[in-house]
Amino acid sequence: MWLLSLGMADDDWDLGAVVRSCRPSGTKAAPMVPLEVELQEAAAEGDKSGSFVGFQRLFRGRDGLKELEELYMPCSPKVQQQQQSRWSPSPSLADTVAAPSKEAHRPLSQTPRSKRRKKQRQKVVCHVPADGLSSDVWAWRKYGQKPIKGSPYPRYANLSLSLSLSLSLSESLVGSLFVSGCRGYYRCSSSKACLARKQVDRSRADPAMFIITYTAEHNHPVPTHRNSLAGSTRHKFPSPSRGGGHPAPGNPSSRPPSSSAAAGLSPTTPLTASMEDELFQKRPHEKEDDEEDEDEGILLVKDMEIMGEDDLLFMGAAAPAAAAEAGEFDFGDLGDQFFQAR
DNA sequence: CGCGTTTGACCAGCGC
DNA sequence: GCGCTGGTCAAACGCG
Repeated sequence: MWLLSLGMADDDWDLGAVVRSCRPSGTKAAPMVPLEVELQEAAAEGDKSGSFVGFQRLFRGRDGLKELEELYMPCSPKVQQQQQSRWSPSPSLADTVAAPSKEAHRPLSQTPRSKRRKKQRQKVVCHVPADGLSSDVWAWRKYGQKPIKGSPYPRYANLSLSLSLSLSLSESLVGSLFVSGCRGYYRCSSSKACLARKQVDRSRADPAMFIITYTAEHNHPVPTHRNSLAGSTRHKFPSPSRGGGHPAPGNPSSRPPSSSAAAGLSPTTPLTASMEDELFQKRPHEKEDDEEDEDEGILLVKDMEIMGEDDLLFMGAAAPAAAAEAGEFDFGDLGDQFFQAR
């Protein structure tokens, strides 16, 4: 499920922090699916190369792999390596992580705006299903959205008034940004000084999957509770004026913030009907490869389809964690939502 | 009032 | 050098 994009491990790029951001706190048991060997090998390779500091750090300790496994456990039953063509045509992770960078030591935060070279940006890319988006304990604030060229869903939000009755779970877990084909830009709202960024795209290969790209790191601890729901537009009907956000018109399953509090995208972002339609209607004509993930220096830890009991386990372990931490999560409610969404 | 989303505009990076 | 594209800003507005 997770795709780790590892930029050159310079400065204090804290992959662990990013990983933690994907991992619900307080998570105990989750479906155990061993990480694939590639990851271990990759870590070893990175270790050898000496350029894989981020991973080294991540693996540091008694049992690095196990630790990583635990980190990913809640939402990452499967790890998969992915070729990154921009840096190197080789599918080898070693090649990928060892890819040279001219400006590898320039701190991400040093230059304002986007003056830093795009190719040198450090990223961590995660593949998550809609449900998996919930497994992020950080508080994100959306600061932009753009249609991405070549996207199979090239349009902005197109609100539909006819919303399925059974959208509750995913609706609360997926951000409004994902109005088909748009990339949403999020920054950490916990701290103004926090440079953490997050981009959310929908996977071309699988519309039900989302590609979350983390950039930079959090420079603060995980928030104990999410921000308020002020500004939330989730329960609103469409408004002719802008700024009204995406309503969940007539959606009986639009739940109180409890579930959304654990949402990865934003605690307050609903899923629009149009998005929902596309989200759960896989398009057969779409190519099956995951090559849209091409980016520099990426280790892919791809998500697996979550099915059956694992779903519930996952949800119980991942999504509610943050909310539970905030003392506002209702597991019973989650269960209802979960089954409604099915 | 604080925090959220939306969205047009702006700007820098990149490819040709 | 130019145009395209992606990333960010900031104003407008909504919600609690």
